[in-house]
Amino acid sequence: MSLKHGILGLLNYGPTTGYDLDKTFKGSLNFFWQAQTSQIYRELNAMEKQGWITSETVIQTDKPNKKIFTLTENGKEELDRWLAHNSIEEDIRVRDPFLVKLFFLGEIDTAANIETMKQFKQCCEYALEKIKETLIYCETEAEQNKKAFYWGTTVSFGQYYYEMCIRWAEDTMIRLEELK
Amino acid sequence: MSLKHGILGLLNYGPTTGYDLDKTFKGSLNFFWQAQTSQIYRELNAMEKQGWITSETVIQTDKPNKKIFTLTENGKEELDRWLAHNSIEEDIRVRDPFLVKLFFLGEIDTAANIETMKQFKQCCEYALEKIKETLIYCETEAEQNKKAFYWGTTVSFGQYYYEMCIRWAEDTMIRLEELK
DNA sequence: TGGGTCATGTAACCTGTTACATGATTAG
DNA sequence: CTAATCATGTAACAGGTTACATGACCCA
Repeated sequence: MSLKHGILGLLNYGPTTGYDLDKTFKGSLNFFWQAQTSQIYRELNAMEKQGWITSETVIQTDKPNKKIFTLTENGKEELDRWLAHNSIEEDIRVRDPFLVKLFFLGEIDTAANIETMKQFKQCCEYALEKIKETLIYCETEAEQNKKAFYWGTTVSFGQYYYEMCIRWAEDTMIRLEELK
Repeated sequence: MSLKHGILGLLNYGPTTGYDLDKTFKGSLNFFWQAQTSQIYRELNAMEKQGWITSETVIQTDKPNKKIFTLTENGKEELDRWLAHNSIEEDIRVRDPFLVKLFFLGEIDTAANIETMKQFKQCCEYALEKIKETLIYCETEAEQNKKAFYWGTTVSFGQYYYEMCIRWAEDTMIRLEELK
């Protein structure tokens, strides 16, 4: 279970609304964990029932009312418990729909598959560009902020990942050409 | 949606039982897509209702009866449709619980985190060993069997992936040491 | 006699996805 | 006048996880 803990982690940086949490999520954790807005609201309700967070409604006249969520002591304990308990064997896994399809692509035309690999490579190149921008931000922040150092390690993983994908795609395309 | 299509792909190699399908799955697709036995049986029922597969019960006296599933024409069409439709933008994504946790590890002790990275690296080294064995199998098969060539590309992805993870873990550990 | 293989699942629950709904304010 | 932003969700469905159940046969 990860989304609840991701939310706990973000709320630990300070109280916010579901709306802002969703935006923060989409700009950070979203690179390696995806969640719909509706799911975030649902999890927030569940977490409040569990006593990990509390909410306070702020009435606004010019804008819709908002609900500010705050981490409770229970919630902070749960976050710490999760962080301290290292469960690498459970957490390490690849779950990649592209590879599922690739596994079966022997059924169709090699030329079409070379085209698919080319597109895959382009997507990775695009993702890499975006990641490099984020890395620059993390590196400047990391000088003052220890948290940002750790954010940076995940972003750096993204960089290594997409660079690896690009190399793999190139090598695989060469081998596909030989197959033709 | 991927599990149904994964099952279609495997059934395309020939009729089998849920039991054998589960074993084949765990020995192949499981590297990049996980599924519980119970989920496979459930999907098989759903797929039969959809008309993608048919089943035939074989009565056995020494062993429990078994149900053999066969791909229908509809099922084969659905498989081909899925393979031909390349949807890289949807299929490309990272979903990694380890990175979610790492993102927040600034909250706890650096020394403990170096230990976590070391364990991560060891897990990757172990995974890499297993993958190299599989690669050898795929490479010898690929000479006769075009399918095996594509199986090999996914396994080779695994090799590149874990080698990258090991390099990243090493580099990250060095930077964590500097942080201490 | 205890554990592994063969072979099937069900039930309950949790998590993820898709589609839809509301409604005011503000910037182009 | 239109689109975006702010801010909340609900409902229904699909997919994933965990726990449990059955029972015979075979091998050590």
